Amino acid sequence: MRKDELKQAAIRVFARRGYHAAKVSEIVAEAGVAQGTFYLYFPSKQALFGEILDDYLSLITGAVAGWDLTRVESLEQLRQDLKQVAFLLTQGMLRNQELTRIFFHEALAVDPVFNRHIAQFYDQVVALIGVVNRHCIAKGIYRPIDSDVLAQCVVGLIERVVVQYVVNSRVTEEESRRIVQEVIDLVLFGAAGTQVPAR
Amino acid sequence: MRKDELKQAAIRVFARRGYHAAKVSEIVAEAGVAQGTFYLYFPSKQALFGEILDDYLSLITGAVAGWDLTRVESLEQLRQDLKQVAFLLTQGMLRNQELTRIFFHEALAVDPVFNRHIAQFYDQVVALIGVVNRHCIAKGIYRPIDSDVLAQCVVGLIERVVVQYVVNSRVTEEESRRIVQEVIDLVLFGAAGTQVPAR
Amino acid sequence: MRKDELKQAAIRVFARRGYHAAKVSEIVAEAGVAQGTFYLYFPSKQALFGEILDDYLSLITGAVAGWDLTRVESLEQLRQDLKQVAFLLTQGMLRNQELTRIFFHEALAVDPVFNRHIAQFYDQVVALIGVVNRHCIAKGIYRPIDSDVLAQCVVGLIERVVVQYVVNSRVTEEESRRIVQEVIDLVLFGAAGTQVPAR
Amino acid sequence: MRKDELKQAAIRVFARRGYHAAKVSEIVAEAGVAQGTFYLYFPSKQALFGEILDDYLSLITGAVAGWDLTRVESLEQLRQDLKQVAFLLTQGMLRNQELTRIFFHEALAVDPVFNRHIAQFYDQVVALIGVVNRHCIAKGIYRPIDSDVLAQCVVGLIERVVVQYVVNSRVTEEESRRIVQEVIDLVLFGAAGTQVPAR
DNA sequence: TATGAATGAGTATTCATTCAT
DNA sequence: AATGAATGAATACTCATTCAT
Repeated sequence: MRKDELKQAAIRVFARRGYHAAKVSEIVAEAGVAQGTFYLYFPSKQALFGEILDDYLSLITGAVAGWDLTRVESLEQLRQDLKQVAFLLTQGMLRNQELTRIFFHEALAVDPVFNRHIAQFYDQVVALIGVVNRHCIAKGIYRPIDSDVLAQCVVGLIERVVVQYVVNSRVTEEESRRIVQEVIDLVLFGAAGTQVPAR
Repeated sequence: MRKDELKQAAIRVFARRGYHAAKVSEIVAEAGVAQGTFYLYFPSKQALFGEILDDYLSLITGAVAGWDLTRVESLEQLRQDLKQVAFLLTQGMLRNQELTRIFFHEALAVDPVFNRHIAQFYDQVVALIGVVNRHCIAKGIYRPIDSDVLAQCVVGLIERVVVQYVVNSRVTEEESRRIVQEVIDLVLFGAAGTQVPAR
Repeated sequence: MRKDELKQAAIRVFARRGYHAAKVSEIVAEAGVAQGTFYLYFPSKQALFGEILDDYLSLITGAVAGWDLTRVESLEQLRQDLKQVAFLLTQGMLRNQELTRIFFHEALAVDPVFNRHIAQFYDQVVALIGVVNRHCIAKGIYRPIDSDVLAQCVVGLIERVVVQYVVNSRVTEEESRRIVQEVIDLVLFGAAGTQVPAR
Repeated sequence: MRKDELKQAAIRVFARRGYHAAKVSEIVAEAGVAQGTFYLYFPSKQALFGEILDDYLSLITGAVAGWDLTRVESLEQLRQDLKQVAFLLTQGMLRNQELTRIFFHEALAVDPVFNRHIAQFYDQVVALIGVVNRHCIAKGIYRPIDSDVLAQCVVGLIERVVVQYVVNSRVTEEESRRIVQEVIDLVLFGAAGTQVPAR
């Protein structure tokens, strides 16, 4: 579909130029259509960005939807499940590196309207992780800990690891598995932890 | 000094509008000088941003400079020292919230030239933390762990906690102490860790 | 006929938006046909306007065609005949208010090519009235008077009365009869005239 | 002043091209300034037109301001005074032919916002003339006549005479005096009037 | 005939930067 | 040093027109 071709072209241009330096003329050239065609499908450059952003947030949400980590009963089970979730998430990002790059580099600097949108997304994610955290604390899997701070930490640590290994380094899916494991064990057992079970 | 007044004015404008929406005319109005005066002190709007960015990176660097966490010999000592470093860092950011906001929201979307600059900064920070990590591993304070992944995680988790509590929520310095402690203990002992010493 | 449907739709759109603000897309939407269909019947938006303009000029011309006011012999006869002509004319305009509105509001601002067209139309009308005037002067019905100036005056006074009462106020045909009588008596006897016969 | 130079340039361009065909680039070229300079003095092309329109309406208003035709006591006095007013008015229009052309050709087709503006102006003029008319009727200078219709007629007849002789033919001031006299006598005594006094 | 997606030339407006004073 | 009027390159968006189906 023309609309999708334009979106894909825009993703490539946004990824290499950044939102503000990306000209509509470059996007249409990349898509191989005329300038006017752009406006058949998007009312403005900003609206196009909004759609791309929504698509990405849906992608991320979709990658972890359906999971219910509050059903886990043991540390070991949690460890396994987290690995699954994290891998799926990482995979989604690895397969959409340009989108991921745009999200982490540009999204906050496009327009305040998107900032609110993104803040809501983060709030949802943090809330979701918070639920898991409180469940684990209740089950005695986690020690008593501020579940909100923990949630923020988890999000932040995923973010940077993603930016570094997905956006910048572009690791293989193979390598990403090992990193995911390291990260999960860090969250669960800490750097000074001694009782880390074998994988 | 006029130059500094302009820089301070620019920080306020960048913080509330974002780099791209900030007009030079608004910056000079904020500073109370004429349009032409701007160019007596800065060759361009982008150069001004570069200076502001450098100032911020220096601020951050300065907050942790002088510290040598590779001299620590025990877990407990590390825990104390980390707290010191982290608090100093957090304090610096809390006292420069606008700068911090600009750094995390705008810096990556201004121009590729700054992206490389920022990447180098992150590399340095990660390298620094990596040194500490390897030291701790050698001393047996940390279990064997990928020191680079750990370093990335630490950076990311600091980032998000800062963005959330410093940029968005604007916590008090008092509250920030508690959060810092939580974060450090998470890194050291994990969420599932059981042998966390009393503070 | 499709062509006529498009023309009627265009008249409505021109009347409410004005020529320049009227989009071809709105005209076809109003007519309920596809964009391309427009160009099956009209080579351009401007050509369509030209046709509409010609239709209107024909309408006006038709309303007074066939009349030969140079056959009148007396003031009273002239007065009667003028009333007839004027009423027919007014009626035509009242029944085509949108066209009348377009003519007086837009026609001169569309394109120089139409300006010449319209100027010719006015010249013809003035010439026609001039003939009547000279006839009446010769017959002694009119006093010696500059027949061209009189012709211009008659046209102008019709114009404004039409714009005011037809385009703006939309009077009834009933009311228009009285106004027509007033106007004719003004032209014939003036405001200061004392020997105005009963109607 | 730069603003005035731009306005004068715009008047010339509007007069020869019409509002819609007039490009800002042509206006600034005519004024001999850069494109951006335009926007130092006018927020938009439309606002510029608005100012020009206002200037013209003020010019017209100013030409007849100060006159109080309700103080006249006799027909002959009225006839003299009308001649004065009309000549002043005509003179103002003759000396601003481009403005006059713009007003009669373009003003109604620029934007609805100006249409309302112009309608108000006409209403005021008609009201003003209506006052005179009622005064003359009361004094017995005029026969009983619909003063509103008369007012509309006077305005319309001035309009067309102006368009024809000022905008199109560009008569001399000398010639205009004679025409003014003819027009006034037409209004006062009509074409069929016999008791027209010598001038 | 009819469609409607595609075209691309055209233009008002913005704003970083310059420079005469 | 300071001013602020002037500059002009840059660009998103519109809409009359075309044409393959």
